[in-house]
Amino acid sequence: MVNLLHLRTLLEVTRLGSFAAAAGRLGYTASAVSQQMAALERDTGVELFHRSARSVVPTEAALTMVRHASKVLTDVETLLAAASRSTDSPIQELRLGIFPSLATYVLPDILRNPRWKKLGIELRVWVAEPSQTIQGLRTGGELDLALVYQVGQSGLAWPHTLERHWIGDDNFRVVLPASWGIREDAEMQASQLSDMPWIMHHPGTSDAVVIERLFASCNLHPRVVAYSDDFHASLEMAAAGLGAALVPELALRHRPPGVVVLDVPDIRLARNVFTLLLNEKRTAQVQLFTELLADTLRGSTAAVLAGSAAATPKSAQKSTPKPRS
Amino acid sequence: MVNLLHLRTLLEVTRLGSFAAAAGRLGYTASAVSQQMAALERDTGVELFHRSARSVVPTEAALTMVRHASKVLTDVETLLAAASRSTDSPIQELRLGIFPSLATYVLPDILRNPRWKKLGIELRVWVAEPSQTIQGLRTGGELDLALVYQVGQSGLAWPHTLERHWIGDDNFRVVLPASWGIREDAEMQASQLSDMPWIMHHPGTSDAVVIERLFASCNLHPRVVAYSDDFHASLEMAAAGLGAALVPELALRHRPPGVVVLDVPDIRLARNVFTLLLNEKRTAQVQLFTELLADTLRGSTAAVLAGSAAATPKSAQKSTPKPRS
DNA sequence: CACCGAGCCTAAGGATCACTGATGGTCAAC
DNA sequence: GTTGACCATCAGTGATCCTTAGGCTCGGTG
Repeated sequence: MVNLLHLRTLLEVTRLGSFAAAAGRLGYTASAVSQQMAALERDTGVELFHRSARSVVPTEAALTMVRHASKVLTDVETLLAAASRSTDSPIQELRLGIFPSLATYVLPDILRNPRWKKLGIELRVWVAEPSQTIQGLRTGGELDLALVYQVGQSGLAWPHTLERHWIGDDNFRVVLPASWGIREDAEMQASQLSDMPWIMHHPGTSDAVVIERLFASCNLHPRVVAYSDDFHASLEMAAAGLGAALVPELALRHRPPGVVVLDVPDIRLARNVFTLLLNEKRTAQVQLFTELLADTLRGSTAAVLAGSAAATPKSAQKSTPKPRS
Repeated sequence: MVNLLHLRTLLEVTRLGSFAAAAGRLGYTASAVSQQMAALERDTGVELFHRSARSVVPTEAALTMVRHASKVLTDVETLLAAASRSTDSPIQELRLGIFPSLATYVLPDILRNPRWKKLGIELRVWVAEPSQTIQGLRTGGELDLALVYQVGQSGLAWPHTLERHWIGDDNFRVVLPASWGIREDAEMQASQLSDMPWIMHHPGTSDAVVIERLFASCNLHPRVVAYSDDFHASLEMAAAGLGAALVPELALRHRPPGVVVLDVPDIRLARNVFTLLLNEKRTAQVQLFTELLADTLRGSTAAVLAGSAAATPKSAQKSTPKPRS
């Protein structure tokens, strides 16, 4: 019998066009995705991909399978929703750890969504940085679910008893003071930003490490005028003309006057947003909540993109695979 | 993520009203079904059954889940069908072993079905008794798929590398010469049949053993006037007034004049019909063929039932669990 | 009432599955 | 030519899933 996980993977692979990218999204290794797709081909007796050394191309059969698969998967979603609704489920308490940008710009939208009210979840929210919320998840901790982000492969580690679900990306954008007179649709090279003053993360934090490495790789050695881990503060300082800053799109939902947002092809970086969940808390309700979250986040970033010169990174950001053992 | 096998099991459990019966149908042990349902409850966070020591009762939530699940499963079927159709699949050769009654009364219906032609399977048929066709399946043998039956838990054994799929039941009926003057709708007890002459299987065959045991359990010690393993012969002899016979419904598709078919509550027995399949041959096409087979068989026996005083055995026939190691 | 059988649950053990991590191959870009 | 992406494959290991065995509860029977 076909495996639903394989179908989900198939969808992601055809969407992103690559095993590796899909693996990143789904929290697998590329090897796992390769094996899953091989298994799916074996189970269905259908050749799904034309493989070459550097890429895979979905066959016609794969595309029709994708159409059906997405239907099957949404049917399963509604199955879960219907079942959890028809049970006289006592309200489930969910203790959620969440990082500031999401709590500010996405969580309110969720709470206003009619789908949210149907879930019957009683929420307890704890806003903090990922490194802290992960602590809260450790066995016997005060949290059930944490929404965290990770920049590149850096830093974060969590017990392997936690389940990881990809929620979305949050791309960094370059923010300049409007007073510098650079147009929003200007084509900038990283090198042109070298002389300018920058507002950076506090050195030593894992995000700072990744960003410094990215800058170094484009030969950009910024002159630092401020250290700030708070994007609102960074934005306001940028608006005041202090310097350039690298700010994720989510934080740009609140965009003060006096800043210019640029897309610099050399500086492409994203925060990978995902959930970490205690295994025993993986109920249908929580699963539906995660879906809702992903949908809402997609909507949020789409709104931001629509508001500026839309920049869609062409290669998927790779995330750390689920650690085992 | 939910498991499709669990959903299929759920359907079977609610249909039959019991873990044990579903297990028989699906080729599992009751324990496996119990664990699957527990897993499904864990995965969905929904209580599916009210359990008592001797029975399970599906909850409201289980019933709504059943509705959705059957939709999901048929969607998966159509997914398989669509995918295997859209591939430029070269005609697959399938070497099928099949026992006489099925080959006579069901296979022709299949070949006439439009669904069959879409499958693109090139069939090679070998008609023989189960014990022989199973031999043909052994590695390197001349068969890919065998349609076999089994009466009770008796006799048959097959390599554990073969996959077993339940297809349907074929109930035995009591056939009497019309010349005995017994009405078709008469209520008979087994004891009333004790004095009559019987046409029986050859002693020593596994079917004969099961039938003798059944007869013994109703204190029926028949006077044997003929030994025959060929139901057509038995039927014709019964029609000629020689004696009573126990004949499966399938063979009654060809019902000679001069016989009366009875439902005797004490004598309830069925041939369990299922497929045995080489693992590496389990393609989507073969899976769809198996579905078609089950549907056609259901149609066949339904037709027979409609033609006589419908006798639906109320408890599911139990079949041997899949032998491992 | 004691016994038995049907049907459920759980624990333990073993086969299989599925993922990671390492290795190797191919191809495109520089 | 070298490097970097990307996919396939393999070995190893932890998780999963099914069978077996045993235990429990309930209804039917001598």
